[in-house]
This record gives sequence, structure tokens and C-alpha cells, in this order.
Amino acid sequence: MNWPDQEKSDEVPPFLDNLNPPQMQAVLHTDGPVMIIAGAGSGKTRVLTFRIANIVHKGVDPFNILALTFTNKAAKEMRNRIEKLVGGNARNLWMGTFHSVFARILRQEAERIGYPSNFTIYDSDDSKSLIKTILKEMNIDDKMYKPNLVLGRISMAKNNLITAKDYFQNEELINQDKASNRGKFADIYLAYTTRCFKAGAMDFDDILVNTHMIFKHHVDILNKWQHKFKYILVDEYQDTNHVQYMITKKLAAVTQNICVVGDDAQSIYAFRGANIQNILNFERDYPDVSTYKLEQNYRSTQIIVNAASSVIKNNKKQLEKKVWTANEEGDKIKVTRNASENDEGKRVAEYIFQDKQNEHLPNKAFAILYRTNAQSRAMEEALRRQGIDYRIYGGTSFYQRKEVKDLLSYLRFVINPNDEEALKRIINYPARGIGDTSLNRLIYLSGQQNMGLWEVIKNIRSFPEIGNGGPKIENFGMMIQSFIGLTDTTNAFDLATHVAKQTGLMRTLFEDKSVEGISRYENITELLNGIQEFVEDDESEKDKTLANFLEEVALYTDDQKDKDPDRDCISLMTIHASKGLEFPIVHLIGMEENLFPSQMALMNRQELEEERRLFYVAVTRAERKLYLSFATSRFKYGSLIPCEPSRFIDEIDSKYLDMSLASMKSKAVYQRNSDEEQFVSANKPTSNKSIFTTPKVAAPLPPEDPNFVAGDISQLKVGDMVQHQRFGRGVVAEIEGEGQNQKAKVNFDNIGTKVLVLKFAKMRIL
DNA sequence: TACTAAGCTCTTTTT
DNA sequence: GAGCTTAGTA
Repeated sequence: MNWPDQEKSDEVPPFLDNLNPPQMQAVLHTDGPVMIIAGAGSGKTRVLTFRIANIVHKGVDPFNILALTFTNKAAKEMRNRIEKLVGGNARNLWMGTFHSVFARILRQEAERIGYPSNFTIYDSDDSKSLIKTILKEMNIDDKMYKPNLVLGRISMAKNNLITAKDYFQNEELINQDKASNRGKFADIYLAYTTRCFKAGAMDFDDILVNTHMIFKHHVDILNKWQHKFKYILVDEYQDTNHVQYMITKKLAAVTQNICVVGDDAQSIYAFRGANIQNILNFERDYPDVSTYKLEQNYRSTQIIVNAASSVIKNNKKQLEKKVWTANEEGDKIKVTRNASENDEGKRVAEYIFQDKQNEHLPNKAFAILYRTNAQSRAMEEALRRQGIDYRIYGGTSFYQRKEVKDLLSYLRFVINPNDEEALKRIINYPARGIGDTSLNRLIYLSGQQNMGLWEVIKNIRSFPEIGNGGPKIENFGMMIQSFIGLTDTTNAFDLATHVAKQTGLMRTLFEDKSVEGISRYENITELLNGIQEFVEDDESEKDKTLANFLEEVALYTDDQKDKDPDRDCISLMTIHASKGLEFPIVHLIGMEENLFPSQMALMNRQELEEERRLFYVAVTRAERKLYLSFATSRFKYGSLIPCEPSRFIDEIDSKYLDMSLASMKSKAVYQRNSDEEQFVSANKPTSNKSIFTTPKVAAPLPPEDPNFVAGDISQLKVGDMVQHQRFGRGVVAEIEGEGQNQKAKVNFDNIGTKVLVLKFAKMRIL
């Protein structure tokens, strides 16, 4: 749609006709601080897009509008929708995730704080690897200081704008560390930031922290951007953390034209520092704020909306809001109990097959949601068997695969030779005879000479103490130099192809004819194709440099490369990834205590509340039909553990539930798996209100017996009597499969029949 | 130095 | 079961 050249107008533009009154108000009120509290399914994205379109309609240059989202998916979706309303002009909007927008700003401004403009972005793997290196160098035990834990704490500090220096002076934090016997955190933090800085690298948090630092210390720069962004919109405001909050506050300080949209009930990112207080306090920060509440749900049936509310109402911390719907009542939520993960998969696949037939629905209408990425496997298998096409969102992203990261590391290193994490990946891959010994000498020299690793490599001839590895290192250095020489004259695709071939990476993978090898080779080809597309895509106005490609890749973690976005397939994803999406029919699997809610969340009430909000998000993705399922047992670390249904099922008012396949009848199923009894019977249910007969807390598993060793019972025969370390005595009834997959069905005296994978079974023949 | 086998540890979600 | 680290061997 093109806008006529008309005066700024306060009249309602015609394209807004089909908005409902509260939505309309939120769209028309463009100036001054605005908060929109938008319940699930209330047309939030619609309001945001129309609002932006309306601002553009009023004559504001899209170049002066900043719209921040949390995921790339959300940004892309919104851009498309706005483009439909305002045309190609929408491309000039500053719209993207916090990280991508601020990385873009940092490319222009980072030099003011001593970073090169071609800084590298470290992903979590790089950060973790750097932490490990530091721990090793500082001789710190990585059992006590687990890299993930250290990283989490550093991230927490950064998100709260506590620098390493501040950390040393923060008594509360220091005391906490001392109390937990981890007094060296501050030193590690300092070492980490120093190393990142020297490597010209920023991790995800640094992108925000450094933006904030520049805005804070360089008024001229802040001023520039404050005046550039005349209108600021923040989506999912409930998920902003402190530093994001501070940045947006600073940017909006001049014009006060800030609009935040959110739903406190859908705040699910506290684990990465999101502060629900930001939305709760918005009214305090901007006293003349206008607040609009969108409470009508247009998406889901009454049953789904009410069921969601009945769970979320158990949370104490909430904004007042009443979500309702005028939609039909709809079907009850079907809850199913399954013996195992695989049975669960089979059942879900069957239901999907039936619903497809009965209601003539395409695959696209279905989603399977789960708490953890690992749960997708059983579903995949079942769907493949049923012949239903599916697509997994998230999980191990394409760009996190080893071979892809290897090539990207070469490219990263060429752009920024201070990037030591990249160097570590590539210096001896493909193997070129620079082993641990040589690398350690290099690191030693680097420290001794106070030079970067790359400096040492370039001047390796002046260090004869390097030993036999010298010439090999020299060759490596020259090869990289030759790549660097090409960066100015060669486009990203040609350079990447050249690198892939010259380094021998292509050849190494090509020669590997195993199934994985072939797929790895294909992935490299795919990556190169991706770079080519990036180069040839003339829609994007960004420069086609390799550096820009690398940035896009580093921050674009949520979407798999998919050649055919219109493919008709079922969506499989985590609940987190599903935020903002909707599907006619949703299957929510793995509704088991300790899985969802996660075991780790059961420690304190706040985290449990977040899990509850997560459940709320999951349920409200469904438009018409919702299925909940759980398994009574599940394999974990190679052994079968009993599971209990999630407390969240219990919290739903039972009048919304169809429990025919879950509760009373399933008692029979339940008892058939008699091994469960052993673990469950220790705790009787405390509440007779519960719709389940199972208790909420599983008894601990019996301790392991160190005298038992896994495997090595290849001579096992049917009829043998065995002793299992946990399950006791039994007789082998059947042996199936071969080699690594060999399994034995054993009738145990006390707990009934079990199928054990011999490779992992800890038992011996009596 | 490079490759293989055995051993140990892991529990979440994302930019 | 998987991914990673260490120990052992060529």
C-alpha cells in the first residue's frame, strides 16, 4: 500500500477499520509513553504492526523508528506484516532483536571504548571454552567452578551492570561467593572480561553492556541516537533485563515516545536475567503513561482460555487483568497417560493422523511442544513411522554444528586475528601437525613476550624454542596471511570458498564417506550456499562483507536454514520457542513432574511461578484443541526412571479435562508397570483432591553398588539367572537385537519384567 | 603427534 | 545415551 502525499492527520486511517476499540486506542495513541498489557491471543502483534504503520502514515520516516523484539522470528514476522501495510519502506525500520540492533550500533561506535569495529561475537560455546581455559590457567578446580555456573554468574552480573571492578567491591556478592566457597569468582570474571577485550570479542551480554557503557560515558553519541529514534517500541517488555531496561530508558529520555507491550503472565526468561519488575514499574518510571489493556482473547476456545487462567491464578505476583474470550466453548483438553516416551510418541502421532483425517487439516495446523529439546527424539521417530512430515525449530542450530563452526572460525579469524577462541579451533584442524605441545609453547611464548598469539605466530622465526612445530606454524601463519590479503578484494562467498578449499577442510570432509561424514560435507556446502545467498540477496541493504555475514550468523540462532518455508509440516519446538505463535491443534508432551515443571525449578517459589507462566504460554498457543500427555517412565542416562504426572495437570479445573485415558482406568496400566510401585509407595499422596493416585515426590533410587560393572555379559543366555545392581534377582526370558543394541528381557523376582540394554546394564550372571 | 578405547559426567529454557 | 576427557597405543 502506498500512502498519498497528505498532511499529517489525526483522522483514523482507513486501514485501521477492522481493529476493535481497545486495540484501536492503543494504535492511535502514538505520542508519549504508552504501555500495552496484552493478554495471550489478544492481537498484540497486530496492534504493534498497525501502530508502526500508523506512525509511518503520520509522516514519520521509518528510519527514525526503533522496534525491539526478543527473537529474530518475531522481528521477521513483524517486518513482513508491516511491509504489507506500508510497502517496501518498511525495510528502513530499525527493527530487530536487542542484540542485533545494538550490535549494529556498536559497529559504528565501539572504537570509542577501545574495541575494533570488526569485533567478534562469542557465542556460548566460545565463552565456555574461554572460561575453561582461564580456569586451567589459574589452576582452579572446574568441579567446584563449573564453567556453566561461572558463566551464569558472570552473565547475571553483566545483566545487572555490575562490572568486574564493581564485583570486587560488592560485599553482598563477595560474601555469597565466600559462603559457597567460591571466593575466586571475581578474579575469574575480571580475567574473562580482560581476555574478551584483548581478543576483540564481545559475548552476548557484552553487546548490551557495552552499548550501555557508550551511552553512559559519551553524551554526544547518546544524543545522536536519542534524536535519531523518535519512536521506540519494545515487544515482550516483560522479558527485558536490567541493562535492556536502562538502554531503552536512556534512548527514550528525550522524546518520551516509548511504547512497551507485554504480558507479565508470559514472562519466561528470568533465567537470563529478565526482570518482571520492569513492566510492573513502568507506570512509576513514566508517570504520565497511558495504559491500555487488551484482555479479550481472539485465539482460543473458552475451555483453553479458562484452563490456562486456572493454572496461572496460583501465581502470587501478577498485574491485574482478566483474560476472556467470546469464542465457542470447544473441546475438553485431552490428557493421556503413556507407559513410555515411545508410547507417547506413537499416541501423539496417531491423534494427529486422526485429526488430520477427520477435520481435513494440513500438517501445518499442528504443533508438538515440549520443555526440553531432548524430548523431540521420540516424537520424530513416531512421526516418521506414521509418515507425517515435521520440522524441528531450535535445538542444535545449523550454525552450532562442529564442521560449520570450524569453517566459520577460519572466517572469523581472518576478520579478527585476535580471536583466540577461533584460533584454538582451527590451528590444528584439519590436522597439520601442530599438536598440544606446540600450542602450549605458543601460549607460553605469548604470555612471556606479552604478545597476542597471532603476533607470536607471525614472528615464529624469532622463537627457535618452539621446536619442531616451527615450520608448520609458519606455514599456517602464511596461509592465514594470504587469506587476510584477500579480504578487501574478494566477496564473502569467494573468500569463504577459497578458505574451505585451501585449508583442506573440504577435502578432509569429502574423503570421509561415513554417513556423518557425508552429512558434514553437505553442511559445509550448505553454509557456502548460505553465504552466496547472503551476497546475492539485494533486498538487504546491508554491506555484503564477510564481517556482516558473521555477525548475522552469530546473532541468528533460532532459525534453522530451511529452503522451503512453505513446506506443509508439523512444528516441533520448545515452549520457549513457541512464544508468539499459534496453532489450531497443540500437543504438549512430557507433562511430568521434574520435567515440567523442571526439577531445577522446584527449589524456590519464584522459579516455580516461571514454570507456571511457561505452562500458560504453552496452553494458550492452541486455538481449538489441546492435548496433554505424560509418560509413567522414561529413560534417563541409560536407566529407566519412574515419572509422575505434572502438578500443572492437577491445577487445571477438572471440568475442562477429558481424563478418560489418564486417570482411573490407567491404574491398570500403572500397575502393570509394577517396578514403579517400589519407588512410589514410599510416599502416599497427601491430598485426596488429586486426580492422580501418584504422590508428588518420588522416593530416591536405591544406591548404586560399586561392585557391578556395566556391559560385559555377552555370553548371556535365555534362562540364565542374573543379579542386577538395583533390580535384584531375575531370570532372562528373551534376548533380542545384536551387537551394541543387544537387549535382554528379564523377569525380576520383585519388580516384574524389564527390558535392559546389555551394553549399559549393570548386572552379573549368577 | 594422532588415533582409539575406556571412563566419567550430565540433567532447562535463548540471544 | 551422548558428549567429552583421559589413558593407552601405534
